[in-house]
Amino acid sequence: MDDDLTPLTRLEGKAGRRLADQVYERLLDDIVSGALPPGTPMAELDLCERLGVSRTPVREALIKLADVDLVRIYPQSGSVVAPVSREAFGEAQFIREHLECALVAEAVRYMDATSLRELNELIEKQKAAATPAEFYAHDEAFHQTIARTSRHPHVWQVIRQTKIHFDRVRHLTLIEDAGHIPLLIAQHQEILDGLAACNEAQAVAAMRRHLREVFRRADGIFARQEEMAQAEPRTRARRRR
Amino acid sequence: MDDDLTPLTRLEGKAGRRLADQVYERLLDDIVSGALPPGTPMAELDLCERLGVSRTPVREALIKLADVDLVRIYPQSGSVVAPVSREAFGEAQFIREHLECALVAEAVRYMDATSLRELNELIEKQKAAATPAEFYAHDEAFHQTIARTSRHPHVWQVIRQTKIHFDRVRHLTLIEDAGHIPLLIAQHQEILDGLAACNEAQAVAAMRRHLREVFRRADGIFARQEEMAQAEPRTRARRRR
DNA sequence: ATCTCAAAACTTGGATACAAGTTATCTATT
DNA sequence: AATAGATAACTTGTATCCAAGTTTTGAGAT
Repeated sequence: MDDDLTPLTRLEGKAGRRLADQVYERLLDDIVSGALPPGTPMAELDLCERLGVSRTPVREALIKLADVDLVRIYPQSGSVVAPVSREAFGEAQFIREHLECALVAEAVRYMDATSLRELNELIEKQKAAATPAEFYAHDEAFHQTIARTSRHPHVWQVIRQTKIHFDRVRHLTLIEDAGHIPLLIAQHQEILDGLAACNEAQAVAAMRRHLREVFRRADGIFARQEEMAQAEPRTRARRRR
Repeated sequence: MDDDLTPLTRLEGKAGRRLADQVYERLLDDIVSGALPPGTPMAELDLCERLGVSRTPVREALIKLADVDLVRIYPQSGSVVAPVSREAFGEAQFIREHLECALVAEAVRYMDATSLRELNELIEKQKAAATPAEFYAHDEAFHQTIARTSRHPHVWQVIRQTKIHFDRVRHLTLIEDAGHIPLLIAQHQEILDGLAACNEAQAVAAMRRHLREVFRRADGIFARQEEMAQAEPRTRARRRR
């Protein structure tokens, strides 16, 4: 049993954009979602024939993935999906908590009817979400909307990028225990209440509580994962230097 | 007068690393330092013959530069050095202030004799610096050392990346008015004093004062630059879409 | 002289060929 | 059988080639 699963199918519905970007997003999703688990070999030629494109776009995608430490490239040797590191996980939380709490504080100053309605709608959509994946999309949109309201759109880009390592663990919490989703929605509501009341301290406190709740759950999952990983020898795939 | 200056010389002293990385760092430095001003055409083939390498490494470098918004790539049309944007400048300040103040607060908990000595030495080197460029190097090292001390090395990577847009403006302040360097060194000393005394509030306050001082000066330069830019028509170089 | 339109001279995106280094494999030797 | 070494089968890095789109340019008509 030497062959890995092949969750990759050829990308055909090209949205007109660059192939490299499509490959990047595809691989990004598959790594974050866990479809391509840590250690999975990522040979360029292999990905080429699976995705039906040449090396150039695949290579660009891999380099970008290596830039955000989702893939490890060992020159002339091989590339693999990077391990889920507890350090990266913790640093992502650190960055997110500090930046996003600061964003909420700023957002209070710029709240208007449009943002209020938008955020309310997103919470409604979260309540109506049928699947964890659907909830997750509206969750992300909620936080991004707050960032946009605070007039610091680029800060969200930074959060989004570091959040990747957080999400690698988090997606497990959403599928393992979807029961806590209502709690998260309630916390979103608290944040929005603070914003609507133009109460900076309340909004920031609610956001911090929320982010730490998400972190606490993910961290629990992570610890369990680490134990399991320790049990398995985990040989397979090429190695360093 | 159609030709631009050509501050690029062939890279020869290859440090064994990938050509793409060498090209990236070279172009990054030249853009941040202002040697390649905003609007400068960055045609791949042109850069190829100037640097003495093929399109592949040049292309990879340009893509990475575009990822951090230092270069704008217009497919099938052309690439140029991105303009210095006040938005990016302000967002960089936002991110840096919030993250670095948080880092200092954390650093207080992990201060030890080694870090203390290291930071003291860097301040001495700053005092002894003969040129603004030399001071800048030790300045950066000082801040990075604090980040390392706080056990969040990756956070510094994030700051470093966003700081790029800040430094595009800042290098002008260092060459225009090197006289304020002693003030910056004094502020570094204040931060260090706070860390040495394990006084979190003092260290954070000193850091915030310091960062805002740097921002204030750079912002002044920026405003003046904007006026000058308004005076010049600034035609030249290919355009969008 | 000005405008229209076609064609040539760019540009970057993608595919392929080649180079250089690493790892696995297989053979010969002990 | 076990080991050492050569060799073949990978891998990524770099160079070049082709494709596709954009911009310029210039010729011809008005």
